[in-house]
Amino acid sequence: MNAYLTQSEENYLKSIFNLIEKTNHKSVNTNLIANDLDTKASSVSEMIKKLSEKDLINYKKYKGSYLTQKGAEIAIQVIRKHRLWETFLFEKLNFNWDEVHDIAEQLEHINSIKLTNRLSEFLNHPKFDPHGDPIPNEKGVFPKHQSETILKDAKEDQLVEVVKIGSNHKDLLLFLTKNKIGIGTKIKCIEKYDFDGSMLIELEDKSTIVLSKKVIKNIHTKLNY
Amino acid sequence: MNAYLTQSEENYLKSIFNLIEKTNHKSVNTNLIANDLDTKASSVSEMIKKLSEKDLINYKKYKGSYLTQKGAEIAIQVIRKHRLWETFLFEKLNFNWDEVHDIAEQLEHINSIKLTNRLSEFLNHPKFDPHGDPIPNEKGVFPKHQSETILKDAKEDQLVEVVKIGSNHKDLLLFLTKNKIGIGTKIKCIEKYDFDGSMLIELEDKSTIVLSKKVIKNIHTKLNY
DNA sequence: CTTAATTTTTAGGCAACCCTAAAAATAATT
DNA sequence: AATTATTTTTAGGGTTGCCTAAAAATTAAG
Repeated sequence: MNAYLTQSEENYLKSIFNLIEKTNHKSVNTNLIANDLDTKASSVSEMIKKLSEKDLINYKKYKGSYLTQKGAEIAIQVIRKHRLWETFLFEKLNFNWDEVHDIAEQLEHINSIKLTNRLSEFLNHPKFDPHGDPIPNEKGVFPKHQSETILKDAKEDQLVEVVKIGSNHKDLLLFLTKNKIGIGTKIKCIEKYDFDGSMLIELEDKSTIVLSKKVIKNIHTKLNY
Repeated sequence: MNAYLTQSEENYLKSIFNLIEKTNHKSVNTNLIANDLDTKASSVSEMIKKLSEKDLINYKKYKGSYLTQKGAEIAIQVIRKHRLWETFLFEKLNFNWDEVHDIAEQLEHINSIKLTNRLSEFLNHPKFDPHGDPIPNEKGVFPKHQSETILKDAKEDQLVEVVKIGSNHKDLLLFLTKNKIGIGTKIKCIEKYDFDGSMLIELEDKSTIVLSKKVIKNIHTKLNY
């Protein structure tokens, strides 16, 4: 009944879903999507029209777009696949967590519900991917977020555990990897420098390092009580 | 240096490789490829021209085509990926061997040499896929075939072990599965019926069944000494 | 060896996606 | 409110990969 979408169409739905979640607006404008998908506004306009004819997004000319129920369901399943594959690559094939994204971008378009479910089972139905992002289940339901703060908000002497990195920038991920900071890493906030917003932290091996404001804003943590 | 090929281009290379192997000719003609890829001769003509401009196949008008060194290397890597994924699906995700082909048709186009090698490692560098087909290594070298005959040539009272099924027809694979015949199954030839070429066989559980000529021609076996 | 049948190629079109450039709508400024 | 700036859409093209129908080459048959 529901013909498969092209990879391009899936990418548009995923992008809109993510942008809406990230911006907390109820619709996204054309330029944002174009920027996110590294394409031109005119191409987005075209695709938007097509997807709205397929009833996957709601859109009024010049007014931005948001997903319909149907569109959201598809986007969520693509995200599910993406995060399951990332988990597979990380846990079973020993990829670093900064390498998994690009490969998962390809794998997320493989069409087979059975495969997706078997993969999830094989991984023991993981709830969060290597970046700490929640993995929706077969019905599209996301797991409850762990109560979470960003490192920047930690107080001096507080001990936290990294649960997620709020950015996919290669350079940041590489920087963190080099400094042995990843999901599960326990970090102690030693001192905060107000003049530039940076922070001195200590790791489990007692090594210390200063992280810039930009970095500590992207390190999501949970309290370690 | 070497831009990635489209899925379509990869499929053409793979098809030509397989057809040449299967027919034992040194070139394939256009119609055969069209039939194999379920497309039209005109489309094949077009693609053939493009691939020969890229130096991936050799072809003279009206004279059929065969792969260049470069083309064969690519085809072999696609086949490698296909068979590794089939093995993964079968061994790790518990798919039946008649279900793995279609999903592997998608997975074989994922581009990441590192992924392919990690997958091979994860599977302990398997030499044969669930259908018994050989899996080439990273350098494109196929493992030595096990010395192999077809069940049809078995003599009465002879015990053989299935190493491969020579066809991908869903119906045949389903039939075999239902009758508990797969790679590794041990089969004893009880009696051969010359009038229609069929054969009475016995399985390890002592159950017997008559297999038609068509079936026993597609069951590849090795002697079980 | 010449006509008929088959195979292969070319010609002309179509759909998906992308692009640049120009036009139209909306938003921001003076 | 009127003009400028920005955003979004349309118009017109390009590429890939497929198709049908017709033409050309090859092969088979009388």
